[in-house]
Amino acid sequence: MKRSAQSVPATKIKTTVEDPALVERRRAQLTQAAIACFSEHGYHSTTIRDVAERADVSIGLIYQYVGDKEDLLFMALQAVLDGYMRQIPPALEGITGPLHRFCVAVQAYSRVNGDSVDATVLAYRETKSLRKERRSAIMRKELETNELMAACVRDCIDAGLFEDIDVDLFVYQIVMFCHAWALKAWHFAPKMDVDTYVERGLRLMLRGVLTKAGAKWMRKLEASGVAPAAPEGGKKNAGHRRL
Amino acid sequence: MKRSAQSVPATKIKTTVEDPALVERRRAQLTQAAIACFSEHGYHSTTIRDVAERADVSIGLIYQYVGDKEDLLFMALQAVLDGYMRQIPPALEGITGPLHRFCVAVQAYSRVNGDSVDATVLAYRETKSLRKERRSAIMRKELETNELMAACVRDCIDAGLFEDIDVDLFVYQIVMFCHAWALKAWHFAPKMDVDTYVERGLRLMLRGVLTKAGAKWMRKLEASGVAPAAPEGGKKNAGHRRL
Amino acid sequence: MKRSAQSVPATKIKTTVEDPALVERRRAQLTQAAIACFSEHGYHSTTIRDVAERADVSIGLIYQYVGDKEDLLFMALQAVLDGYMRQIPPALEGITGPLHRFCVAVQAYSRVNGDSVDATVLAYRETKSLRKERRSAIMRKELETNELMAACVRDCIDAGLFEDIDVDLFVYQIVMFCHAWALKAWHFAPKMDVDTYVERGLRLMLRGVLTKAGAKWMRKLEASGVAPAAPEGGKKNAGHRRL
Amino acid sequence: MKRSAQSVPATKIKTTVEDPALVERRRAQLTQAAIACFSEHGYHSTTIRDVAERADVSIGLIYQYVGDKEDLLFMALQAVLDGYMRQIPPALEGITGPLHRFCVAVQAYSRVNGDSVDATVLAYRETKSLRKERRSAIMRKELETNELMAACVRDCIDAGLFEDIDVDLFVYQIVMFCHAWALKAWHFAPKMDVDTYVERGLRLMLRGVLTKAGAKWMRKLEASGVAPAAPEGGKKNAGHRRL
DNA sequence: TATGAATGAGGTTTCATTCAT
DNA sequence: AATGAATGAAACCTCATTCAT
Repeated sequence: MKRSAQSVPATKIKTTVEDPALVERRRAQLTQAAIACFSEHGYHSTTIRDVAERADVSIGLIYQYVGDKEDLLFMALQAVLDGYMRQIPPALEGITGPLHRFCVAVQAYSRVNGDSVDATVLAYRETKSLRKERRSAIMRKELETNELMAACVRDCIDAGLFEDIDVDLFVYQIVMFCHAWALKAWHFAPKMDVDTYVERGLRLMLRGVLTKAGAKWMRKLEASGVAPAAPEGGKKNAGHRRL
Repeated sequence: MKRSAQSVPATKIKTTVEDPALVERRRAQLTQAAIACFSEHGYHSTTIRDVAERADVSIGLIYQYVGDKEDLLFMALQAVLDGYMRQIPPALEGITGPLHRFCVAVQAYSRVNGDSVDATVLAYRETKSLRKERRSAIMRKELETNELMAACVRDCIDAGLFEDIDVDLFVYQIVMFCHAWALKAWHFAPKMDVDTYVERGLRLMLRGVLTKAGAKWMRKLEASGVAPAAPEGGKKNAGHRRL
Repeated sequence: MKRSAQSVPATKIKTTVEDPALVERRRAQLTQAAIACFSEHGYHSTTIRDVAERADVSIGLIYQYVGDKEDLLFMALQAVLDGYMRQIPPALEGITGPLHRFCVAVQAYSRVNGDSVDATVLAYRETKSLRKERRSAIMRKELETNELMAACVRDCIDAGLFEDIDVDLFVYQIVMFCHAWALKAWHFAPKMDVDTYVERGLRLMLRGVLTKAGAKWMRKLEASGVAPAAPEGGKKNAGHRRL
Repeated sequence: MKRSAQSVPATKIKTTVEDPALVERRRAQLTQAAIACFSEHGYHSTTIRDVAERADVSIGLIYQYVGDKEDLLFMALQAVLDGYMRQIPPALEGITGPLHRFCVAVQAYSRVNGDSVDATVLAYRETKSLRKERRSAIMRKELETNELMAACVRDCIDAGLFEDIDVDLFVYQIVMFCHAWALKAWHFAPKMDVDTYVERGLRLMLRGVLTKAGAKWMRKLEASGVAPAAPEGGKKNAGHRRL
C-alpha cells in the first residue's frame, strides 16, 4: 500500500507543515541541533532522540519538518557550507585593493573555519553518508565558495600582483590549508591560534606566487596590519592556543 | 561508556587463538576485507557479515581474532597508515642529495595516497569512530610518517637549499596537499592524474621555499627528470593557466 | 548505501539461513504461529513480537527466515490454501463414481474449511494486504483448488449425471457456500454443525443440477450413507422448515 | 484492551458539536470519505489525515464529530449496509406477485452490491476490526437486510411457488452468491457483467427450488423481461463492461 | 466551530555478538 | 579452530490523538 514516490528535486525536503515561516524557523532550530550532535558523536552514532532533545522538541516534530534522518545531515552540511558563503562577501565589502581583498577573503574563510571546527570536520566525515544527488549538491556549494576566493586570485593576477598561476589549484591549496586547521586541530591547536596559523601558512604560500609588484604591496599591507605580518617574536606559539 | 582497561595496552586486540602466526595471517586477511568494505560503504554501514563475506570466512571466526567491530576499524586504519611508512624508506634507499630525497619522498607519499584513495578517505571519515586511546595511536602513526618527510626538509634547510621555514607547517602543507587529491578526487581526478597534480602543486609550494642554491639544484633535478619538470605541453589540461 | 535489489520472483522469500531443511522447519513453525495470531487479531493488529512469542522464538530469528512482516502473511495465506489442495486428492483416492467423487470432494473441502474457520476468514480479510504479485499468486492457488472440484463436476456432466451447466459458476457457488460457513459462523454455528450445513446446502444446490439419471444415483449414494441424506429427524434444528 | 463503556450505548458516537443537523451533515461527509479511503487502502493503512484530505476538512475537525478512528469504520460499515436497506424497499414498491417481488429484490440487492463492490469487500475485510458490540450491531443490520429477501421467499413458499425450503439457508445462499461478485471480482468481472452473473446464478439456484407452479410463473416473468431470461446468445460475456 | 502543529507510544527492522556444535 | 543460527537491544519512523489559537 505504498503511496507513489513523486520525483522531486533531490534537494527538496518533505514537510507536513504548511506555514513556510514556521518551517524555516523550525528547520533552522533542527539544523543547529543536528550540527551539534553530529559534530560531537558523528552522524551514525547520533540518534533522532539525541537531536530532538538537543533541539528541545519531540521526536515526532522532527518528522513533520524532515523526511528522514539523512535530511537532517543534508541540512546540517548545507548550513555549514552556507556559513562560508555568508561571511566572506560582507568581509570584502568596501575593500578595493586586489591583494587586500585576497587577504581578507582568506582571513574570513579561516575564521569561519576556526569558529566551527567541528562542523568542518563533520563535512569531511559525513558527506559520503548522503546519497549521490545530495552529495553533488554539497560539492557544488563547495565550489561556489571557492569561487569567491578564486575571483580575488584572478584579480591579483590581472593586476600583476600574482604570477600567472593555476588558480584552481592554488585556491584549493589555500582551502585545504584552512581546513587542515580543523582536520588536524589535535596537532595545531595546542601550538598556536588560527590567526597565527593562517598568517604563517599564507606567507609560505604567497612567497611563491607574488610578483615583485605583489611583494611590494604585501609589505605595505603588513605595515598597516591587515596582512600576515612577519612574526615579531617567539616563533612557536607565543602563548595563545584555544580550542 | 566503559573506558580504560589498563592492564591491556589499548592497542592490543583480543584473540582466542593461540598460534601467533595464524593470528597474524587471519588478521591480515580480515584487515584487507575491512578496508575494502569500510572504504566502500563506510564503517557504520558495513556489517560484520559484509566483512566476513569479503574475507570469505564465517562471522564467528572474526570474533576469534578480534574483540569487536571497532577492532576491525582500528586494524584497518593502522594498516592504511603503515602503507606510507612501508613505502617511503625503500624509495629513498640509495638516494643522497637532500633535495632529491625530498622530491622522492613526496612522490612516494603521493603514490601511496593515489593508489589507495578510498583508504585515505576512510582515515578522514572514521578515525573519530575510534575510542580516544586508539585515535591517539593513529595520530601518533601519522606524525611518525610525517617525520619521514620532515627529516628530508630539515636536511634541505641544513644544506642551504630551503629557506629557514617552519618545518612542521610546511610538511603538513605538503601532506594535506597530497591528501587533497584523495579527499577532492571528485574535483581533480577528471582533470589530471596524480603525478601531474603533485608536480604542479609542488612547484607552487617550492617556489616560496627554495633558496637560490636550492633553485639551482632543482633545475638540475628537473633536467634529469626526477623532479617536477616544467610541463612540456599540457595533456588533458592544455587550456589551464599554470605557474 | 543501499545494496541493489535483485529482481527475484515475487514469491520467493528471503532468508539468511543456509540449511534448507532448517529453513523449511522454521518457516512451518512461523507460519503456524502467524496463522494463529493473524486469525485472532488480524494482520495489522498482530505485532512481530506476538508471532515470535507464539512461535516461541526471538524476534530476530523471524527475520532470518523472512524478509518482512508481509512475508509472514503470504506464507500464512499460502498455507491455508495449500490445506485444501492437500486434503482433497487423498479423500478422492480410490473412489470412482463421478457423483460419489463430487460429493466426497465437497465434503473434504467443507471439512478443511470447517476445521480452519479462522484461517478462511483470514484469507478474506487480508489477501488485499499483500502486494499485487503475491495477491495474484494466492488467487492462482484458489483457482487451482477450485479446479479439483471442477474436474468432478465435468465428469458428472460427461456421465450424464449433471445437466450441462456453467461449471465455473457452479463450482464457485459451492465454494462460496462452504466459505459462508466460515464467514458467517456467527450466524450458522449456533444452529447446526458443518456437516449438516453442507448436507442441506448441497441438496438445495444439486436439485437444480442433477439429471434424472443423476438423481437416481444420488438416492443410491444417500442410501449407502456417503451423500447428503434426507434428514431423518432434525437435531438442533427440529423446528426449521426444510427442503 | 479497554472494553465496555456501559453508560453509552456502544453504537452512539461522541461529538463536541451541539447543532444536530450540522453533526449529521458532517458525519455523512466523513463517512463518504472514510468509505472511499478504507475501500482503497484498507482500514489500517488509511490514516486520519487521508480521510481528512478526502473529506476536505482538517484533522482536528474529525475529532469533533467522532471519538476515534474506529468510529469512522463503524459509520462506514453502517452506511454500506444501510445502502441495501435503502434500495430494496423502493424497488419493490407497487410490485405484487411474490415471485416477481423476489426477483426484483435479488436484482436490487445485486445492483447495490455491484455499484459498491469496494464497500462490500470492505465489510468483509474490516468488520472484525470493530470491537464486539459494534460488530454485533453490524451483523444485526445484515440480518435485517436479509429479512427483506426472506420475506419474499416466504411469500413464494406460501403461494406454492417455491418448495418448502430452509428459508434462512436459501437467502444466505443468494446473498453469498451476490457478494461473491464483489469478493471474487478479479475472477468474474473480466468474464461478464453483474446482471449476466446474477441472471445465470439465479437460474441455477431457482431450478431446485421452484415448484411446478413456480416454474410456470417464472416463464411468464422471463417472457416479460423482468426475470433471468434464458441466455439468447454467446454465453461467456457477449462483450459488455467489466470492473 | 475549525484548524493544524505538536506529542510520544509503539511498531518494524537491523545487526553486533554469543555459543553450541 | 571454524561455523552460522540464535538473540534482543536499540534505532528509525508513523500516526492517532490533543489542544492552543
